[in-house]
Amino acid sequence: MVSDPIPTIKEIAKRLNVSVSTVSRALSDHPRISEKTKEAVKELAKALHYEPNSKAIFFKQKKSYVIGVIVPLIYEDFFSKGISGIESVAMNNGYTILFGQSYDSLEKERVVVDAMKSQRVDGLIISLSKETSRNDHLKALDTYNIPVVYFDRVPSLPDVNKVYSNLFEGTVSMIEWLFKQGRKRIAFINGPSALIASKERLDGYIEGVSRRKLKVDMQMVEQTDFSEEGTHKAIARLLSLKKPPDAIISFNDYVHMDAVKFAVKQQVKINEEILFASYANISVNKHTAYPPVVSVDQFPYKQGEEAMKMMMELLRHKQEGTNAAPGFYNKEMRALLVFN
Amino acid sequence: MVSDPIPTIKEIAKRLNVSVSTVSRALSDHPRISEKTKEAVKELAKALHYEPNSKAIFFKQKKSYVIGVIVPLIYEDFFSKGISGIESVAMNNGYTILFGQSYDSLEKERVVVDAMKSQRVDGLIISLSKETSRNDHLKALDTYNIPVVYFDRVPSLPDVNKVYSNLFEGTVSMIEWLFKQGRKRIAFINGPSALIASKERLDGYIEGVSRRKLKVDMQMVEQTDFSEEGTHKAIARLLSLKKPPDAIISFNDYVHMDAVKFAVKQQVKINEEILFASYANISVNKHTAYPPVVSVDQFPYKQGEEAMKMMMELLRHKQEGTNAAPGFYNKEMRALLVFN
DNA sequence: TTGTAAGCGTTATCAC
DNA sequence: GTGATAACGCTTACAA
Repeated sequence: MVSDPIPTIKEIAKRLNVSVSTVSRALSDHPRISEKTKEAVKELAKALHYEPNSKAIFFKQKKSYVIGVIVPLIYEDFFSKGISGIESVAMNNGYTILFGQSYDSLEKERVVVDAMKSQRVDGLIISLSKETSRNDHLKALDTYNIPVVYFDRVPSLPDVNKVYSNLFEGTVSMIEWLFKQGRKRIAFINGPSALIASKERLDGYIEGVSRRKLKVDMQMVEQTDFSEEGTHKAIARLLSLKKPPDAIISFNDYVHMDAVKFAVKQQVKINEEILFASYANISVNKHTAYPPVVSVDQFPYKQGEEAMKMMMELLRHKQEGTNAAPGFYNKEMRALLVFN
Repeated sequence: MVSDPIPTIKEIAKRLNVSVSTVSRALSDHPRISEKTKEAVKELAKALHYEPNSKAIFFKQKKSYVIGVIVPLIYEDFFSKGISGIESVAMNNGYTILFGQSYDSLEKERVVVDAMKSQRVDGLIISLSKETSRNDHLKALDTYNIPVVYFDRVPSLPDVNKVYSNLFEGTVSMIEWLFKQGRKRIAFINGPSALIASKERLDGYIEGVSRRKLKVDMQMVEQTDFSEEGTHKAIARLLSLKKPPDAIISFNDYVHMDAVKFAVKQQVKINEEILFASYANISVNKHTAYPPVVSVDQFPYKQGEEAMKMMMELLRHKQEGTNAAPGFYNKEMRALLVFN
């Protein structure tokens, strides 16, 4: 395995009998270097598989060309699509992604954030863990001049850079649609109340129902911790109401799958007696036994792209010293209804 | 945003009126530093949110504590689970993951590999793009002393480090099981023949069928390019055979979903007339309209963990100079049947 | 017990 | 056109 020395600018200089500065300039196409020298240098560099050492460059330029990305769980469809979008834009701009998972734990999130600090990422894109309500560990990144872009699971603070989708509006229009189908008793299986995502959905739900001048009945609102049992309990109670719902909105497509599974066992005629709606629009919906009639798509890939674009923008400002107003970067994406 | 200077060992030294080496030693609990000094240093370090600059450490230790990971497409269930396993072991060992996608293109793969070189990762774990048949761009990593562990999509070369699952055996035992159910005309919708994964499955198919002393009928073997149309064409031909199959094995669960979708339209009684089997055992199978009766699980999370463990082992050897024999690291995982 | 200084790979600033 | 040299943050002999 150990063979030739690792090719450096020094090595090239030695072999070509020129100085390191000449090599450095030749490689970056400095105007005052002769074509002949440039050619010779570039040729040898190629032959030796020379690749500049970004660690060394960091010292000079204070840039690592690495962006940290932290999500709760990579193998959730939403986040893996999001990261894919992030990575794609990053690569096109010469950046690489340093990646970590919080496993939805604040403690792990802290550890990963520290690792990112230690690696001196140029910026951090993060989707908060469900346990994270404070952001002092992220504030600490200011010390290192590392800008943060929040993604999807954003903190409810002013003056932070964030990309997220408007679940409030999405929910309102979903309810509008359900009403148009003649549904009047719309139930809702929400997620843990600690999640902002839950609050947004609930607000949208209340707004949507209110707009139709119907009384908001909190009997129709349940909660799940995302476990199959949690969801079963929730829908069980809804189905046992004196006046059971004629439509059920689930927190997302996964919750929806658990919910219909239970409903089917209870002989409910899915999407007839009760219309099922949900969020995410995951691609397997097409193949699922009982897909939701409508699902609110948040376009995670697109959101990821936007987050990275925002980061690029922030870094440009940093470079040029033209500090954009904090909180200026606040991109609200439209969530759209997708029908099955 | 710009506030105090970024805390360095130098800064701490200046404020405490000691030398940088004292600070360095204090932080790493050097035995010959007085408790008092250690305490003072650590306290100030904490107050300043000091985090060592891993880029600087790289120069001395020649270690970046970063492992590169390249997969074709992160949002495929298999790969996102794999990366999750990789990341988890990495974090437990103080390593971070630098991540890139090849989008199944050799050209993009090259770009990402160069980025990894430039970032001087300590090692690279890669699942090859489907276009990659040569590995000269990865051989070039030898120059940088960067060990490579291949993951799942491994090259058919001796003397490389790899983790993969034995799809041959998995296929044989799947066919054994189908025979035990009384099925005699087992068809197979394979993937593109360029993929090693396709060859392994086919070899297993032929072996499995042969063991039962049945003639191998290549009429029963079809191919798909993974598009819905490709799969539909494949199953259409199989169903139109004079003697149609009584069991169909699909390349993976996604192909399976497209296949049954078509079969249902043709009034086929799924998993009665024809038993459907497949590979991957993705978690939505539980919620799908017509899950495969059996799916060969490759346990990507576990495989990811193993790949990272192998990498840690390699790095240890490198450190200690005890070069393990090339090709010594060749971990074949068992793929297991999972029934629905 | 602590300080001094060299060195890692690269770029930028002078010099010639 | 090209070369010498300092600087970036950190570790580690070697001194004291």
